[in-house]
Amino acid sequence: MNVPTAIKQGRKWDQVLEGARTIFMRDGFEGASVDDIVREACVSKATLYSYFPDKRLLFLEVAKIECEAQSKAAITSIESSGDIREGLTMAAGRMVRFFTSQVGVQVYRIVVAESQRFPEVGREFYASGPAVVRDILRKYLQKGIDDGQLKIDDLELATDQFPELCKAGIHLQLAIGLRDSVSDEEIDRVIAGAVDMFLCKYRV
Amino acid sequence: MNVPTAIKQGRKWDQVLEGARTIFMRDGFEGASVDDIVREACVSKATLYSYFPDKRLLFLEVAKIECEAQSKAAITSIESSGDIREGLTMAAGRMVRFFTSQVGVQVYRIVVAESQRFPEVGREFYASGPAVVRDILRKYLQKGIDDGQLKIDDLELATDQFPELCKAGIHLQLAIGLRDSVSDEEIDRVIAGAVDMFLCKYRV
DNA sequence: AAAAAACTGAACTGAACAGTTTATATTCAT
DNA sequence: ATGAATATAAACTGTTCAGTTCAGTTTTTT
Repeated sequence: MNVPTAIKQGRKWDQVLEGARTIFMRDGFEGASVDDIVREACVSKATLYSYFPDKRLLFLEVAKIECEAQSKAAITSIESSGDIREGLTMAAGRMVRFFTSQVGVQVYRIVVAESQRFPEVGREFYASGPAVVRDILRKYLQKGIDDGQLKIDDLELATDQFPELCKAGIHLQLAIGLRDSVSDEEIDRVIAGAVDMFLCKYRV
Repeated sequence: MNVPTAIKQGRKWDQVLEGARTIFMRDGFEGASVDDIVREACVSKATLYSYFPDKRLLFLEVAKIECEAQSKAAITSIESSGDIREGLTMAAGRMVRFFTSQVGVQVYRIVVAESQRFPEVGREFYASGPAVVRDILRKYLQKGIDDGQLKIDDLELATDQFPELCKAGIHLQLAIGLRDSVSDEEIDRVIAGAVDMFLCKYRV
């Protein structure tokens, strides 16, 4: 029995996903052709289609992996923090770094583009990404309330406000290709601004 | 000479745009076929192509018209307000009502989807929509500073923060099709939350 | 070494769709 | 009424691309 990969879906599973990731991130969903993907993955088209029933589900798998990796990272980062300001700053850092990254922008674009025609794309993305982060954040804020450090009347709203503040202008500009990168200084400025405003409102 | 439509680009110009609007809003950019558009517009394909060199520019025209209409409305609404709280609340109402509308969501989706392959789509959208609103808002905030009602150290950041706060959770969910509408109560709650938080931070 | 499973490459199918062309018809200003 | 501009239907072109098929090869398992 082979322990390392319990579900060994075949030798080239990872290779396919890696190639798909590269091409999807470079060209978007519609822009990526399956032929490009198999070429990049050094795999035959038949092999790809033996693993994934169609292009959309292949993309969904790629997006899910990215989101889950990101969410895991967010959990560990926020839990190892001292006071609220530091915790929020770290959480903000994680979020901003993700959605300003190549991969983050691209996943967002594709999900927005495709979720009308394929609603499950939107649902799966939300569940494995934003929803996870949202949960962590809400629990963290709840803890702050219990500790008496925060005073929040509408926790759900507050939980939605913080990530939004972290986007401040830059997210839209990246999403629509007005820029393709953001300087570290600008990121820090946005994060500091988000934390400041949030704590101004909700700190006891 | 015919005064009403100085540039009468042909009798069916408006008809084409109206049909295009309907189909683009229903199916997105890639999803909309030119054949569907001409059918909806009750116009021949040749006529459409005599007005617009290609599908992309047709869409761009539709999006521009939507954005400009929206921006005009935003200007008039904010300028006829009393104190800052009322002004911000009205501005927020305009913004939220637009990006929670069918058309608003759809334009956003298409622009996000297409701006990678066609950067001018992103640029034109931004210039005729978000940038206009942003300008109005910045000037309005500047006025508040001059009046001594507001104290803002980083005006650019503050100008970006406010619209972002108005999105609080709902914008993403609409964009990725997790919901397709938002109740008036929820909109009011988000707006009130945005104005509260903003003023908490920046009111003198 | 034999059997089974995974993989390959290349050709093929079928459908969608942007944009063109053509020959004809309608509208409108003068 | 006539000529120029505008519009039409329908067929056509050319391309792109997802997904299939298959005969043959390589790798893994037993």
